[in-house]
Amino acid sequence: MAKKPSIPKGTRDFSPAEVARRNYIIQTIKKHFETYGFQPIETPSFENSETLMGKYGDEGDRLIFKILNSGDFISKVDDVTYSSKDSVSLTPKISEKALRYDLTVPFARYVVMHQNEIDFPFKRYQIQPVWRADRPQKGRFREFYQCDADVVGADSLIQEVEFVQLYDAVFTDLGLKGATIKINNRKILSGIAEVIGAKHLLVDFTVALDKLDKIGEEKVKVEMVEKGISEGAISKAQPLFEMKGTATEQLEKLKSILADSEVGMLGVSELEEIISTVDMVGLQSASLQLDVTLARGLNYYTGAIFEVAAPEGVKMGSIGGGGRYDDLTGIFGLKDVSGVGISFGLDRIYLVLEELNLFPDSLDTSLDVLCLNFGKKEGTASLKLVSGLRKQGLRADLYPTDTKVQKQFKYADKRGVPYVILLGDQELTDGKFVVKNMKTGDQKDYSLDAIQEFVEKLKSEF
RNA sequence: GUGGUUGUAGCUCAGCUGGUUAGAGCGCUGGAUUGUGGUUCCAGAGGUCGCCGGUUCGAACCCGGUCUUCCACCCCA
Repeated sequence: MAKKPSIPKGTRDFSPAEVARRNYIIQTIKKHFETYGFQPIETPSFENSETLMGKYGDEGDRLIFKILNSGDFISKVDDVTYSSKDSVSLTPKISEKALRYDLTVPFARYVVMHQNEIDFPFKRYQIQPVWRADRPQKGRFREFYQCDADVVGADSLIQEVEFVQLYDAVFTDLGLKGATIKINNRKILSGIAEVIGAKHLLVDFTVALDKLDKIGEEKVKVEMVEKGISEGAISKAQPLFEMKGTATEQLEKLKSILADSEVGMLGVSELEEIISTVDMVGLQSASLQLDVTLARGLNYYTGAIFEVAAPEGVKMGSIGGGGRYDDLTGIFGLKDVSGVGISFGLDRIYLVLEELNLFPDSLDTSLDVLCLNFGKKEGTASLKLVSGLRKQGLRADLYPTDTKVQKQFKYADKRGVPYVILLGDQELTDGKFVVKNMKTGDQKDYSLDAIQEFVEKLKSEF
């Protein structure tokens, strides 16, 4: 007997009910992507390793799933490399392809490869799985979906504003009230690093600062010192630890800190414009919040940075993120193409909606009508009736065998079918069929010659 | 990648300091109910206790390894 089958760590199977819920989220996101003028593209699930490697930092490289070469790949490795047992030098010799780690880098590759066919500004969206060789936790998988929307070839800040609106539109539509869209600007972080004289340690500085909410001021400072940032520099950055109040107040504070930094002041004015414009257009259910500690690990961001936190009380990592990257395509040889984009974390949004019980009940219904089967003659008549209902766009099915009516009813009940049709010998001779409402238990006759009457009634109840 | 945690029936979990045929609830199957589900009653099926190895007269329980789950780091959606 074969061993019990299993699936790899961090992967999942999805049942019909789960797929229905996932599709509901995807459809909602897709709908809003399209109303904002984005067009879909798809890219391969695996890319050449060199396309991905080095784009996400050392940590990212470690988390990229590598694909072994085909054929007798070991024999092609030279003896020196082989016997060195060094993974870093051996890996490129035995693996030339890797699974996609996110959708942004493949998109940048796409833009460069298709630059002559693309009409800029190019607004694309992409909903596909990505893979990370991470250690799984709750809301953290090795295979998960990202839903990305990006614009390239337009450096207007209106894009940033639109992305904030887009986040708001999607979360409002999903019934997820109180999502917080946190915003910051990489230029502000650069400016701060410049002002405190720790420019070369920008990444370490921001990574440490990012943890302020989680580990507190003292520990952040300890980490900064460990990374080689001087005490003097840290004390100059002190106002950052005391950023409170409204966005306007925080911006004023930043202006005084960053007065001597050109890049920093640019960041402040960009943020100011985005925030005031969002203020004017207004948001439905989400809130926009300036958060100077927001860093985001990905190194390619150069301007605005976004991150979306689930409503208060839900313990979940960020459910979306994004930002502006002025030179992502530069690494593939296409200069001066500015891009901005955001991403929705489908799997985490799912968990949040589930926790808050926000999935519509209608998703549980996968069949509108089930016709019971009473035998050969009745079955044939039923099939005709069911076909008629299907042509009207109803999800209708005929129970395939004429087993006990009780059993057929139980099946209907478990499938959550709202209406059951009975078309037996008696009904057939009378030229009618009986419809039972499974919720109320009421039964009603309809003429077989006028199924339209039944269809109308059903549709009016949806 | 580091440290910890978890795994017993389809599901949620009991199972004493190691002791004989491993339990419950829910679910499932059949019947009460030969054209009426969701309630009720009765009966029944279902487990090499994650896997491999070790200690022991004896292991679900102890030890080692491995896989999985979840958690804290790292990082991130």
